[in-house]
Amino acid sequence: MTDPFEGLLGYHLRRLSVIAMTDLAAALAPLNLKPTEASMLFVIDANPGVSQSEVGRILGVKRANMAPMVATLMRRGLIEREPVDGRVQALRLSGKGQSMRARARACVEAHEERVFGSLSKDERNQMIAVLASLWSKPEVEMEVE
Amino acid sequence: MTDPFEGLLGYHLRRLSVIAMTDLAAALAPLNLKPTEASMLFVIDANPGVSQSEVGRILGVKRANMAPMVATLMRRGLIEREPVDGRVQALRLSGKGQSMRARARACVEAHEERVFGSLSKDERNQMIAVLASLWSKPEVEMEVE
DNA sequence: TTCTAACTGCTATGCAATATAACAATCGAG
DNA sequence: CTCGATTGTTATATTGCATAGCAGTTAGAA
Repeated sequence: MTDPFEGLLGYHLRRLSVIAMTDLAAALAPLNLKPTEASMLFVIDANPGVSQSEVGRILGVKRANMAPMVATLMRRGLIEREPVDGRVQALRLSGKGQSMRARARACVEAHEERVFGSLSKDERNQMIAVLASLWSKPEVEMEVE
Repeated sequence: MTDPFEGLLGYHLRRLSVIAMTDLAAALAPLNLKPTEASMLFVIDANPGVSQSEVGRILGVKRANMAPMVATLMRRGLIEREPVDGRVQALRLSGKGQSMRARARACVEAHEERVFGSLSKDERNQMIAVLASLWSKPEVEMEVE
């Protein structure tokens, strides 16, 4: 039986992505964080004071879907908001959020090791370079709303 | 602003996968096929006589979700079923299904060119080898039900 | 300065992919 | 022959993501 997906890069990309996402979700479950929520902590940590719209733009999450997620992280005391002007509110990690971010980061790194551990550091970096160049190029642009 | 996803292979994998899936869905839309339906045509074409459970196992689609998809392809006259025994039914492409499969394949190849066109054939094959080795290894196995 | 277009945060809602649970009919290994 | 496993199926829940619209706010062009 011939493999009809032999030469199709997109197929293998998707299969691995699904497996990786499943593993990541399981890795973060003990922290009661979904992958997107963890990503939000990472982005806010790296860019203190960002607006939630901006976070959404970075992560490819629509404004409408950001609202309830931010509300959840607020409710859990992981992030704090400070009004910048009448619309924008600056997001920052709370102390609790900082330690949660660190724990999440550890989970993510363990996950990466689990899924991509058979690749050398060089291979991984090379892969990252290729993937990043493909998804961040403007030709295949995606609109976040 | 530092990129918190710099070294995370999984992140870039997912971002590209989402873009690729969006492009693929758009590419197949004119044929009124979803990506999974097109994949089913490919698998059935490559393995005439497979059962739908087997197709599901190959594609990572649960039995319960295969039923309505098979029904759709049957209704459209793209595939045919022949009872093998009291449970199993052998799936084959109809003539119409064959030509649809060919057209879908063309769409997929155009899509691949669009998304991965900036990579050389060698780079693509190398990527495929790496991705396939990662997702098909038993350590990170996934259960289809 | 005023007006308008654009932006922020938000709610409500819909859809499609996927997951769970259960069932009847059937098969096959022991 | 029997019992565990398998097939196809229905019904249903969950989840991620999309659309549409709104009120309040801002900023830039006229």
